[in-house]
Amino acid sequence: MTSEPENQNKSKHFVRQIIEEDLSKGLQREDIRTRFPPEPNGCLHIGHAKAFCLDFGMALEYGGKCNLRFDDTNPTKEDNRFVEAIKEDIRWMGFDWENREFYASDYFEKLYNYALELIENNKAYICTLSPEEFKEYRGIPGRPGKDSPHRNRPMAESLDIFKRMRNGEFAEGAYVLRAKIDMANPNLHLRDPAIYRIKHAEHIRTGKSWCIYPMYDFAHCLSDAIEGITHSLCTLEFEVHRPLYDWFIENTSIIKTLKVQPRQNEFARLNLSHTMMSKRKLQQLVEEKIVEDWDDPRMPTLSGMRRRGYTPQAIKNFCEEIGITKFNSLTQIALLEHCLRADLNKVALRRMAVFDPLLVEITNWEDGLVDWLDAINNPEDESAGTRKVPFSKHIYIEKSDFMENPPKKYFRLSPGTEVRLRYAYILKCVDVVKNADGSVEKLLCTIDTESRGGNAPDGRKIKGTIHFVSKDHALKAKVRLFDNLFTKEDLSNLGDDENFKDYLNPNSLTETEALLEPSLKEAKPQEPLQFERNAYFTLDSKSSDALVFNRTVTLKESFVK
RNA sequence: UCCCCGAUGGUGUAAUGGCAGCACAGAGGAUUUUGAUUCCUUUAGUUGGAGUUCGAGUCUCUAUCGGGGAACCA
Repeated sequence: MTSEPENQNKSKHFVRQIIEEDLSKGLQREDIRTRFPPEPNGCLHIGHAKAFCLDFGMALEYGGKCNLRFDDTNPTKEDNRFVEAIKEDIRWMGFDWENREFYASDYFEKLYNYALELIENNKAYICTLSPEEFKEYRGIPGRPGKDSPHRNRPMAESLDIFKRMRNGEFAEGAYVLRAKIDMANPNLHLRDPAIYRIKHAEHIRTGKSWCIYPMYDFAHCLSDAIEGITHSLCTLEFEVHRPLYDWFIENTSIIKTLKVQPRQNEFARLNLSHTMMSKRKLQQLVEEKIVEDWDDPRMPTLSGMRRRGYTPQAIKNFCEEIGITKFNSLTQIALLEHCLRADLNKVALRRMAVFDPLLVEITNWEDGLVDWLDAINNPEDESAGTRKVPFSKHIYIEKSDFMENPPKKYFRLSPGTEVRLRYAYILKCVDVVKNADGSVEKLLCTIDTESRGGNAPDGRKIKGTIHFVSKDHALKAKVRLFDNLFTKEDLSNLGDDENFKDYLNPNSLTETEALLEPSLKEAKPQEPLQFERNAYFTLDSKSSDALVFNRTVTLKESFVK
């Protein structure tokens, strides 16, 4: 698992350093335990992929295990639909949590008992301050808060009320359980935070059996401790919560059961140019039907990227490439696209397609004669094999592959010049047939009958190679071309009131038709394809139409100038 | 306002106190039955100031800039 040569080109980010330091201090590899803790309130996106590639990746790399734990402590926000979607996305990315599928709600009883313990030890109390009073008593940064009038409520009384809270005797908001820490602490999170609130809501797993629910700060660290997590990795905004994370573990009896005390470490979340990762805003795009659904191929969600044709390997490579740091940055989408192209280039099947057809008649080819030629499926991978491609008297080529008056360095077809039809014959343009308006109707060409396969018998060099589709065999398909969802590069700084939709790219989705070689009838959804000289595509997995292809990413084309 | 965290080419990152390296993007070139790929070359960097040290991107102080923090959300 930890082959040295593989580790050499991986950056030694601070999480690796922490783990290696722990290892050197005596932590056993098999005791390393991480967790990925999504809240099932939305679909996973590329930013989550960064997080769970790290969670699962570190465990795998150092010989530990990673748990999947749904952080389902707020019943009003969560939905089972997302539990399934999240599992599917992680599985698709190739990670396996084996039988370690956990839920924070699995621990409700245990957590309740730890809360009782805190009350009994005079480290928690029942408070009846309203949310407004609560806020007022907490104070503001720079000014200490003041003690709640209930801070010294007798332990027995708090205990009694808490038990009755659980029994459902009170309305929502009537009481709250607070940890007794320090109302003067400069870190506001330590000013007696709420740890249990009443919510008469149905929970996705526990149904109606609970009406009090633990808060994140209380539930998360103890859940980690219960599961034997050693490295609890989360994003930077939880940095100020870390003292609380330690406080609950160190002030409950769970500390005595631990072989290794869990530690929280924070890293920067992903910001990607020309896209946006806010769950709330993505949800807005779905609700307002600006996109089809969460898995719209333009979405930065994993399901969207999957449908668009991204490969899990490309996403994993990207996550390794961007590294892990403790400072915010804005990663260019070009890096993600590079990782995609690099992977696709290795695996995509090459296929011929014409988007903007120009008819070519081969004057020295017999009418009705069809030659089935061998075509290589992937020059980067011999094991991908070959296929047969038909050639006949009438073919289509790309309009841009012909120029009547070519510039200097143009090496495709023009009157009187030769070009190679890929896998087929050397083609020479002898005449141009025009429409009444002067536009080109079709080309009359001849082929070198001795050049089957593309090589000239006399060894003459043919610089240009173009692709083609046989007219009688061509398949018609709809192709959807994608661009960035947003035109603005940096949407991460957008405030809530600023309207991110102002930056929606009107050209993020365009549709066109293409003529394809017949073998594409057998294309499978999500199978990476390269339509030569154009881009990478996949057959859409959701469209009911016969053939709809999504463009994954464009090729780099240096002949644009 | 107070507390916490951070700052390395255009971008993303690396460097037990010891030659600032890698990748993306850009530029140039070679090979090519995809103007792709591949290969080679190249442009460009330690936020400012002070200090410790034989030696500082790294340690200290300070300034500046950026991020986070005042849900009964996670």
